[in-house]
Amino acid sequence: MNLQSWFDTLQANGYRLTEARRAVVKSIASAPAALNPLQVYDQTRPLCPGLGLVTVYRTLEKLEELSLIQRVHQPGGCNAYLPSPQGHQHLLLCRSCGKAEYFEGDNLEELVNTVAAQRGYSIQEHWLQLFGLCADCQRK
Amino acid sequence: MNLQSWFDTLQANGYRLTEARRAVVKSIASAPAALNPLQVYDQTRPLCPGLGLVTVYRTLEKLEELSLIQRVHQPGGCNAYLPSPQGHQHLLLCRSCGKAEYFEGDNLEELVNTVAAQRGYSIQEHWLQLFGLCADCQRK
DNA sequence: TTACTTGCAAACGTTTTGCACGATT
DNA sequence: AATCGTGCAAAACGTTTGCAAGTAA
Repeated sequence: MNLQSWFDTLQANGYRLTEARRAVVKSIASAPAALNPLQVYDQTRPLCPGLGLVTVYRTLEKLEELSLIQRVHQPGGCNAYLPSPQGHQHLLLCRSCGKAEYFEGDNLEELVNTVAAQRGYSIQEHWLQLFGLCADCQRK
Repeated sequence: MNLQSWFDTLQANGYRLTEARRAVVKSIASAPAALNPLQVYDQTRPLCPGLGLVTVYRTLEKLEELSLIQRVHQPGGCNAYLPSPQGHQHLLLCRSCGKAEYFEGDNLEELVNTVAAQRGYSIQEHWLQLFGLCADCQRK
């Protein structure tokens, strides 16, 4: 997903393309790991001096509303964001460096159906996340 | 898991058994849905008048440290707690009434191995949660 | 030109901390 | 008797809101 499509989506939904928004989008889209608001702020200020933390919050809010980014849930906190997955993908997170990747290959249908039948639930959604060490961090 | 075993675990770890702790444990252990600190406070005060919210926070901290309770991650927030699962179980959550249940029957090994091999990760843990409607809420 | 966006300061709700008193062991 | 636990008040923290000035369309 390239930057331009993020900008297009923002504009298509009536949001203006400002320097601050371009810069925040660049930071998030290029980050290998999920970033919380303060980290976005710190990473973006070099690209956009004078940027305020409030603007980061408001931009994150809009990006999330447009499903361009997604909140990531981790034991250490749930206020970090990542670009949304393309289609049906799940998260693979490195516990050492924080690197985040998406993967496909979701064969959960049988499991979900079994649980639904046993418990009488109708399942609408599932969350699956894998935690471990990436190749780089295993070497160290 | 009965109340007594919670009390035993607390004492075995050097924590004293006070009225406040007993009452908080009772509230959480008997709740059908995950409770946040304020909800624990409101549900527990009838059992223990004079209880302070601070004590709730401090008790939750200890119960989590002893793995008696666990934080639940949901789109609406991640500050609610549930008794920890017995062994390897995953969460099934009703989006209407909030009811929380654990289920077993986790056949994720193949999927996890495939992803690990493809991406070069060593996987240490996985999170799986199902969201839907429980039988009661489907009828409404 | 109009409406949206920004940064600042202040407000807000949640969580944590310091402390003297009280309770458990 | 010694230590741990409690509630209160205050502080700290992350996030949200009001507003006047600035900017994109």
